[in-house]
Amino acid sequence: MNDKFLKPYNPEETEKRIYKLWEESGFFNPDVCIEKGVTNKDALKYSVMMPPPNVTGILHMGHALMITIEDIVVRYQRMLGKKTLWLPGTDHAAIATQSRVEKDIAKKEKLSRHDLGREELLKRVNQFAKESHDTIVSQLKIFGASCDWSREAFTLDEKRNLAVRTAFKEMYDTGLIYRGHRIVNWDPKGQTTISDDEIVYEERKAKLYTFKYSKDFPISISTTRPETKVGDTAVAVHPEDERYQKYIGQTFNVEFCGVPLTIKIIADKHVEKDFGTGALGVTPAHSMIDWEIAERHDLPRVQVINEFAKMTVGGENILGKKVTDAREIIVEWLKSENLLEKEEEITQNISTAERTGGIVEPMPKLQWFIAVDKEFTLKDSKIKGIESGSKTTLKQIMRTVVENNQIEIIPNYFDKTYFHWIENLRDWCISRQIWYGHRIPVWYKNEEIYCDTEAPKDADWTQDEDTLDTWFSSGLWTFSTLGWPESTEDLKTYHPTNLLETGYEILFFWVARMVLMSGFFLGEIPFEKVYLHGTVRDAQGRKMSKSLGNGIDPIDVANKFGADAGRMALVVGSAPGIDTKISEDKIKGYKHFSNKIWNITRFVLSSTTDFDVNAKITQADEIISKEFNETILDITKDLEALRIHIASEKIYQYVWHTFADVIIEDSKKIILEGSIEEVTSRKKLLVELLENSLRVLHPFMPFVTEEIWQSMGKENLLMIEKWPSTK
RNA sequence: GGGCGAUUAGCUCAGUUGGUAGAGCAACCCGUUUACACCGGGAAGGUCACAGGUUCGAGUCCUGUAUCGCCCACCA
Repeated sequence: MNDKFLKPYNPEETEKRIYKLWEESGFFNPDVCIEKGVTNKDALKYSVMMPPPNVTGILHMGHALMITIEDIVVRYQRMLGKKTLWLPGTDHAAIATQSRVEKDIAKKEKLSRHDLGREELLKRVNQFAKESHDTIVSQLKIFGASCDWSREAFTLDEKRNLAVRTAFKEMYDTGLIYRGHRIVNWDPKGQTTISDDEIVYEERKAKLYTFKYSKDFPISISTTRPETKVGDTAVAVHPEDERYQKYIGQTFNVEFCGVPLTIKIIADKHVEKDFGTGALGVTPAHSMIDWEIAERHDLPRVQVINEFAKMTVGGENILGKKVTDAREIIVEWLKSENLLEKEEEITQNISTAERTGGIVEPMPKLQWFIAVDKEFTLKDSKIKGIESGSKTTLKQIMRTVVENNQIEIIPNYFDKTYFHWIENLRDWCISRQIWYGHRIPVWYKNEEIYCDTEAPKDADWTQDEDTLDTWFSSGLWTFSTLGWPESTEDLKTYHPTNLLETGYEILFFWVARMVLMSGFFLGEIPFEKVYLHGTVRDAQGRKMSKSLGNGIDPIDVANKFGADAGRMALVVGSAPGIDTKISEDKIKGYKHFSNKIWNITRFVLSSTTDFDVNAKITQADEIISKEFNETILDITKDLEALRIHIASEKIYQYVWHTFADVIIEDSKKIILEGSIEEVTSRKKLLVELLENSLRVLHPFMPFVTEEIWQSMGKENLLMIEKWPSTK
């Protein structure tokens, strides 16, 4: 027996060395497995694309959970003998990364991005992204990720950029990408548009003012934003509101705080009779809802606020003023004119930009969109329910694949949430006015527009200044990572992937967009199963955050208790879709388990030095062996069904409370007092149980099991051993 | 306002197709020169939120109620 077993298990000394051993073996790469005869050339494939962590900093517990679940599945599949590919990567996370760097620069150097200029800023962001990438990669390794680093991808590297340009052009040529003057969410602080999903609502106190535009205007209206009223072109009332019937269809000319307005009275079902005065001042250019009303009634749309949230109309009392200042000035004016009827305090949800915290100003802008309801012909379709050559829409693709169970979402109640989101989906605004990201492959010359993967040959074309929403490139992830648009071997072999494992909070952001992209470009699903894990919370159930200071750093955990312990603590009993709480106590428990496995080995090895492989097994031992096989079969079924939270608990239970507490305890007596037959049989059994326990434990706790395997003097790596057969 | 989920032991949570309620932690008793105190044995602890229903049988399926949580929309 190796002397190592005389001391307690020391993860700190072990884990880095073991990871290096795996990495140098090359077996994370399925091609190497085939070359070296570990995997059969014709074996089934199993592929998983790692959700690329953002290069905005360091790994958190959520990443650790993601890595653990994926690594368990991947190691299990590899041990089954499948051609297993787990492809890692990182995400440039456009706006998140740029604003992170901008903040740093503003703080340290008191400079804005405009002071630096596009080129210099990008240099800085790239530098930051690189450092962040290196940190993240080293952290993924600490947690034991058995992914194929030789295929690593970045959403903003050259290959992915080609994929993005190709994708844009194809969608543009099909007419699904269009440029439109539409109302968008403008973030004045970040100076960019943002998507609906990048908005967070904050509850705030606000004043609701009720007033008339002028003395001779017949209807009072209510608003929390009087300054936008200089852009009103209508007052909308409910079609059945008796109070206002006689005014519907009339037009009034008024002078509102020095600005002449033409207000048409219209009837629209959207207006609620019971809110405020039952009349809504319609500001088409600065409210989503009002824009839609304006579209229905063909109203003029007047922009009165600019990109810096400053007024663009009015006399010098308001022109050029910030919206908040203009609001006060207009309220003062209303008071002085005796037009203000009521002023009440209400709480309202205000839209703010997720990344910058700026208050979102809806305004009309010329932006690029993806049409989700527009019909196009899907040439080659492998999607069930959509024939090759038939007409479909992106929305229909997204709905169909889940509806007909071609993609299974785990837990399946998320189907409903998914469908609900799709029903309410509007065209996707994909252009962003930031610099870090994929530049839109469109060039302009006078009135001409040119879209291609490469710049036009002749000069005097200027490229669109904007970049793409980061989710555009993430949407291509399952196939851009495999070499698309080229028709590579990898793409043929590994797509569609078998599993996408990610947090439920990005079901819409990302999962749905991958379905959209894969459906459009390949006519197939991006993955067969979606496993949604929950949020990792602290012991009190709070979200981990910097401001609370309650975060647990996965790397600290690995250093203190070992990555194996951290992995088990994250996974045992934490069902898909359910948030999970983690505490040091829980992790410590699994550190003890690592040591338990270590000591089981010590006992078994020290008491079976003379064991005989050909020993005859007694009936009693045969039963024990069979029972273990049944447990393994059980665990195998759980793993096949991705019930990882149950599989991990079962092997823990078996190893500690059956193998150690019962079988080993009994063995002590048998070895001392049993007949020769009983002793030789038992020794053989103990070795068999130990080896198969290590095999089954390996996906969950790869480091300690591999270290034991190596210390037992085995020739092969445990990571490429075969999963125990369960005949 | 719309949707989704949760409610099981003191705490944290599992519970596959309906078949006698499970784990970890905590607490209690006992043991321990031993593979391991990063230990072992034992006992205790639950009207599975509530009310109906389906069924031979319900924690599990259906209906309703209550409380909590999350997501989406957003009232001008």
